[in-house]
Amino acid sequence: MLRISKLTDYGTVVLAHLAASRSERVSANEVAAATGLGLPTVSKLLKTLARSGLVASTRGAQGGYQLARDAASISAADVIDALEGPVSITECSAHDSHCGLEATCSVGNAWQRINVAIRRALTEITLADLLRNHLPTPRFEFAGTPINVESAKHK
Amino acid sequence: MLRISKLTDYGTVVLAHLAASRSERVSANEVAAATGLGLPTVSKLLKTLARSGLVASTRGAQGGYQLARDAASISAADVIDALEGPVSITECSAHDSHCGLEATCSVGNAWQRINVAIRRALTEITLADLLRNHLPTPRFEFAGTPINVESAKHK
DNA sequence: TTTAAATAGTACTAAAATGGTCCTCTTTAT
DNA sequence: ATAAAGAGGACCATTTTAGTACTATTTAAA
Ligand code: FES
Ligand code: FES
Repeated sequence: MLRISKLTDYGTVVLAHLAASRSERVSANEVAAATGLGLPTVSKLLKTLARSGLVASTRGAQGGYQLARDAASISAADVIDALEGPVSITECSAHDSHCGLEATCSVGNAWQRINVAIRRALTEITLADLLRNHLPTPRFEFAGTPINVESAKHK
Repeated sequence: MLRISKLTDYGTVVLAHLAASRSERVSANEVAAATGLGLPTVSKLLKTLARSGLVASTRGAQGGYQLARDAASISAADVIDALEGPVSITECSAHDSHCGLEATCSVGNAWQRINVAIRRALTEITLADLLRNHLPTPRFEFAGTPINVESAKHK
């Protein structure tokens, strides 16, 4: 349910690596090597992240990337916004689409509240948090429902 | 960010209609007419919802659907689980995939926590909530970010 | 007992989103 | 000058999603 794209997942891995190499400038090549992701993919991700201001880039030889701000002030919401755009939980967005049956429908409002709740959750978790708990593949359950988030098959 | 499928959105509309027709048995045809969605689509949705136990179905002439339990005890999480399966926020799920770089990665854990937070938000909102706030297309902002959830272009 | 109104189940297709790669241009340290 | 980077797109293959169609089964009612 409610899956984020693989690219976003990878993006988080990349950012985590940048956060680990505190303030050192790291090239896309190095990141790719360190994370095991493909260079083209890493490159694409870093470009996008740079465009949205999460990482700072330096061009030219000896160039590379570094986090634009402190890991503690980059939230999961920031990452998702950067990588998947600020689209919201339901498809009908403010401008381009107008549902023919707004009168009939009683649902939009609730999704909106859900969206807000989710957004809050995403805002509260930061990159710095990611760096902590470096535990290996923890597979646990929550309220009876198995939670399956532990490892992405990168590359 | 983090979009649910259009089908799930529609499914919610359908369920909302069932909830509105309290305990009356409603045929897929009627639901389609009332919501403006296509009959095949509504039919498909109702079948799925029936299979996962959210609605009870009666076959044969004069048959139809009705909510299996009280609207207040059907959560958004239930709906999403029914319509998109209990897949979790990142792609790598418990069984079929094993990330080659679990050792390197420090991210899975955090996504897991995010997943839990989101799930809680989804569990707390019920179908009954959807039925309230029958307001017309409210477009508001939250913490600076415009929230664009108000109307789906059905059909 | 026949008929018609419904759902169940599943298969299929078209369209859209996603993931991944590649190519050309610009910048800059050496 | 040269080579090592990043910037910015274009591109295609694969997968997912949305929507439709078809057949079989069930059951109320004529
Ligand atoms: S993305 Fe975390 S183990 Fe692969
Ligand atoms: S889904 Fe169309 S107005 Fe809510």
